[in-house]
Amino acid sequence: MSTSSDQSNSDAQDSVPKAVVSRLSLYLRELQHLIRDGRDTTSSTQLGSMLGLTDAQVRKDLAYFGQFGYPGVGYRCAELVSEIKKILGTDQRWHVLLVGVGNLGRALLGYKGFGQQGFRIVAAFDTDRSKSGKEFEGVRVYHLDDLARVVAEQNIRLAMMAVPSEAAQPVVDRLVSAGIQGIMNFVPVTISVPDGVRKVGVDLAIELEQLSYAVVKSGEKV
Amino acid sequence: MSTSSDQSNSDAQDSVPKAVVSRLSLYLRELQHLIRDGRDTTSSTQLGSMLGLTDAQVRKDLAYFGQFGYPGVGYRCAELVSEIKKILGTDQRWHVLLVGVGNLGRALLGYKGFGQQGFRIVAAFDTDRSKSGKEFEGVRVYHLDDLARVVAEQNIRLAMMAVPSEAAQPVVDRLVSAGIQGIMNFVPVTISVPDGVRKVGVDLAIELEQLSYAVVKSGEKV
DNA sequence: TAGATTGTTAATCGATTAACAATC
DNA sequence: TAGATTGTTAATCGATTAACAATC
Repeated sequence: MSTSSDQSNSDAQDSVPKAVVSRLSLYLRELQHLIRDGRDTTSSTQLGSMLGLTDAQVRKDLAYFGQFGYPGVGYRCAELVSEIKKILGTDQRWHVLLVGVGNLGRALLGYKGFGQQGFRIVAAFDTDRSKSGKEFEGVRVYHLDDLARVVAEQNIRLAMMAVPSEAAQPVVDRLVSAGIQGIMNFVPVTISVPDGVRKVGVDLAIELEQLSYAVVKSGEKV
Repeated sequence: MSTSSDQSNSDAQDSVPKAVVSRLSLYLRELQHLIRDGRDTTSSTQLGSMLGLTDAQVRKDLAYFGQFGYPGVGYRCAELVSEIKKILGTDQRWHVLLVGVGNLGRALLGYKGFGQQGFRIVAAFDTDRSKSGKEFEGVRVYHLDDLARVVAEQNIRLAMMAVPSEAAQPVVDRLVSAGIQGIMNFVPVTISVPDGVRKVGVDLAIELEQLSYAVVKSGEKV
């Protein structure tokens, strides 16, 4: 479900299932916790049990990308962290922009977790001219009309979008033509992007709905 | 024609795949857009193409829960919306609390999308006593020590958590013993909950990592 | 060496797609 | 009736788990 027009072959030789990549991020997170706790090595069994997965699945997932473990020993945490970062592309630093400096947008600007994983929000955009030139959380706000210029100047490849629903698709079109390669969409709307541009959607209400379903269902069972 | 509990196994817990339930939320979202656009009916083909899914998958997904369509006609949008809401449990209103009135927490308090889907944040909690008694976005902030009392008084079943990493598991334990049945976790940490309590995790940095992976990979392919 | 744990192949399980009779 | 579209069964495809030789 990563691209809009999946009927063609935009993800052509995907070969790595999407679920595997998202578990990779979870492994990374747990490994970083293990390192913080002073652990040098771990095993597929340990990693799996931290996340509720089988050991076989952990090994199989990693095997998509190479051989990172040592038979009889396990995985060296620091080494595996750096391998996973290489795979995810977070061994490099990414410049990210934000469109929509509202409620949610400002929270994203202040969110510490991005920087820790290699993402830096370097510019924000809004159509409200009264915000232009201001800074929030140390990030300069530009008018949306300056998008293409700033993207080029600051070498920005990823965008986060937190705008009103009606604005979503028009903003996406502008992001795409400014050369943005990936969009993280917080607007509860299905956006469409051309082949070659990636998107990820985060719909907070949908997550709550999933929770509601799970709670109701587990209630019925009793 | 459609309804409820026929045989012993009808909408029993023949474990509907998680992926199906999350697509259900997407169908709901698209249906609500269609209704806003004045459409009365739709089809599995239309719904599918809006989301990049096959028509067969749409029909199969819905078939887990009943017969909601009309051969030769399609689905009546309003009717299907109400059926899906019933399934997800959002035909009723849910009282939700928030723990952690920081950056992200305050944005969640102000997020309009929850209310539109039947969720109402009725109380917020923090350990910072200087916040106690204040209101943010019209929501009263309590000290965490008042958790159990307020949960009981206001009949709260769901919680959102946006606290520092170290606080996450202790807060979870308090939520559980206060009787909370589902937790939406914004802290980038794996929390553990007892059987009978549900959780959903939203890790913003992980979503960006998925995007980064997709962008890097599609770059390599060319 | 004995014990631990990997990477990988084969077996199992589950989810998606295709096809079509039934229906409006 | 002819055309459209459902619900569902069967066929295909993909992902997870089990098992084990290879390795340290």
